[in-house]
Amino acid sequence: MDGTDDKDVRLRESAEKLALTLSQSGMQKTTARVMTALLFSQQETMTAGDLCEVLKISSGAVSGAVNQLIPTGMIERVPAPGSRRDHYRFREHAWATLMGNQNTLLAGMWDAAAEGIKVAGKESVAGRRLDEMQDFYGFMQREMAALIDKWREQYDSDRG
Amino acid sequence: MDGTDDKDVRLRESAEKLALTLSQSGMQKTTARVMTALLFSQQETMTAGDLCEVLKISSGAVSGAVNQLIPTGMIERVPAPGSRRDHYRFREHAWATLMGNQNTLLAGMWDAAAEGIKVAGKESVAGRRLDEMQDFYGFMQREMAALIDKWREQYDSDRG
DNA sequence: CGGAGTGTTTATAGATCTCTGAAAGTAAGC
DNA sequence: GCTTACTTTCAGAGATCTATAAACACTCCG
Repeated sequence: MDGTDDKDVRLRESAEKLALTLSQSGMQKTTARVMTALLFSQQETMTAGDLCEVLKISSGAVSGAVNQLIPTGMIERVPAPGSRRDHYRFREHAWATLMGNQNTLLAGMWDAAAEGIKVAGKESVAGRRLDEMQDFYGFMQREMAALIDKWREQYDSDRG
Repeated sequence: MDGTDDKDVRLRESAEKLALTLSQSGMQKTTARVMTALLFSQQETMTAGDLCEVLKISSGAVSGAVNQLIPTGMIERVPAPGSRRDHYRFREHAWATLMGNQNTLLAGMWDAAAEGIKVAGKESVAGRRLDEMQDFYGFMQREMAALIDKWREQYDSDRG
């Protein structure tokens, strides 16, 4: 059965496709490629060397990408007894974490609006626009946090 | 009262600050600057010429940015009787529109997961990761749409 | 019609960002 | 404690993106 090789190739293609999408939405290209490589991998973990080989990039690039991904909570370094190499793995619930990080952005938007209102006042041309903006981002911040909690609960109760 | 000039300067600073944040989250720098200039402006609308002057950029750059912003629904071209120039304005409810556009991205994520599962099957190392991903983005897509509707209703009923 | 005032397009220049390759740093095992 | 295996850092090369400026196109008005 050579279906295995074929599957791996197709998984890699899917991974690259998603990486492209992500890089178009602001994520760095190599960072996105590393992330999707781990996501679509049939291995539980991958070493830096694996990533170099699969993605055809230098160890320096892998190091940079990994150190960008870890603080976001998307991947984690996993201890590998008996190996001197670092192993990396896509984190469970990473998506919820990622979405949760967006709250920082939402808060930033709220702050920006607040700052503008402080200068212009609510009863001005800019003030009215900023007031709607502040209202929206306040709302979103609250509701998004609730939404993520809801999913976590739901997912945990469905599958343990 | 020279407070007016001072306020304008401070509003411009806030605008630039937000533009920087947005450009760090993937938006093109000039596009972001044009958007925030319109958002923080004390004028109801601005012409391309106004934007050139305020942002110190060429008319070509303004043209490009504007044509990137309009399809997203963040700004609109507004007819200006008695003037040959195009006037632009930040759109009402633009934020909700922007957030709504994110649904395309969410759908793309769901699709990517589905594609991977089709290749790998759910009962595989990659499949289990992708299954959680699919679940998450399916959930988010549904709930986000509902959330935006909820805000629209709430905002409209509060202020007409 | 024709011209003036604007908006758009495009080739080029310039800036920015990111990868690479190599040297330096770190830690495990003998 | 030294050697070896690996990772990180960093200067420089290369690629990518983006703004500019000038040519072109459109539109309104006389």
